[in-house]
Amino acid sequence: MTEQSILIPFKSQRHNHTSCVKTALSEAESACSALGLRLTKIRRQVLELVWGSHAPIKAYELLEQLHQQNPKAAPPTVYRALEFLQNAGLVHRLESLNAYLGCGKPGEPHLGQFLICETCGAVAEINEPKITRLLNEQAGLLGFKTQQQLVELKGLCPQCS
Amino acid sequence: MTEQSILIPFKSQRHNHTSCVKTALSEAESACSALGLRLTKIRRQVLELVWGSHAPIKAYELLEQLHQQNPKAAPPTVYRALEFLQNAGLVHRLESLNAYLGCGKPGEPHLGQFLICETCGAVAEINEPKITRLLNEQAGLLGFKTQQQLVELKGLCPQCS
DNA sequence: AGTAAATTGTTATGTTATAACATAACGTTT
DNA sequence: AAACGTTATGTTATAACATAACAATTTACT
Repeated sequence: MTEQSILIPFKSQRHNHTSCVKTALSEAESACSALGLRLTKIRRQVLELVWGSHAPIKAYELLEQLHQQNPKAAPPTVYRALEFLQNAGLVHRLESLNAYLGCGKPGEPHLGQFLICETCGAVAEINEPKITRLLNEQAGLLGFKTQQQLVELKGLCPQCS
Repeated sequence: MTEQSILIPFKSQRHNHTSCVKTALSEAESACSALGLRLTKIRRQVLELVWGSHAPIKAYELLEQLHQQNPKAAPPTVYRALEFLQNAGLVHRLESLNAYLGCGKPGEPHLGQFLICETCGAVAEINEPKITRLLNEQAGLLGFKTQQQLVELKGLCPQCS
């Protein structure tokens, strides 16, 4: 696996999370201004909360946290922000968890491939061309034209295994 | 792709659906008695309804249909039956659709790989060792021990493309 | 400032899924 | 058959996840 196919590695317990959130936010700013998208206050707050969580976070958890800064927030507030962030390629939704995760490669909307630790909840994101290619190939053998790939593996991360 | 890796092909519009439901039910009977599991009336009814639908079917749609035969049915009735059927390897849940699908290879609980047509809703199930192997391999490079694989591709089936 | 478009607020509701406890059916032992 | 333990189902309520619909506000632009 090439280095760059790893978009988010399993993080060590004591990585500097504050700085990794900051980086993500500043990359998001850049990506949005490059694409002419508006990273409004609410969207920024939601993105910050998503990144603030080590593990994938659920919409209603986000809502609860968002209430601290924004008492008026309601479910649509969060879901709209998440929709924007997903379209902007800043956040992924994990279908098998109904939960959201900061994207490891913002600015280039893409589908990730995810490794989800069932013990600690940590998630790694990869984007491995070999996988993408094989899936398209195998689907093609059945005459299927792939438009979207969903790959989520559950198991044990290095620290938990 | 070998023939046997295709567990459910895309079905032609005029395949004999009645007989394919019958086959599925009788295979389910065998599988359950082989495994010492009880395919009760409700479970059988739910399985029949799942197979009766060409496309993946949702829990509350099942509930509505089940009401015709069983007016007492409530959400837990359906979810319990579905849980049993999934554990027995008779039904798959498609995470990206919140919907259920008869399994193409009952009796051997396994994870499928699914191709979902976004136009007509048809689904093919495959179980391609190459895919399984590559995913495990790539995950292994990150020190991840895969326990469960979720692969769902969305796109266009041969008839719709 | 005036206007259109985008964003957010607000209320209500739709959809998916499970908890918790009661009852019924089944199977085994005596 | 009676008593018992186990499994399955009935029943009620609610948790958890998500969106529709419309009003109010903010923003961008002329």
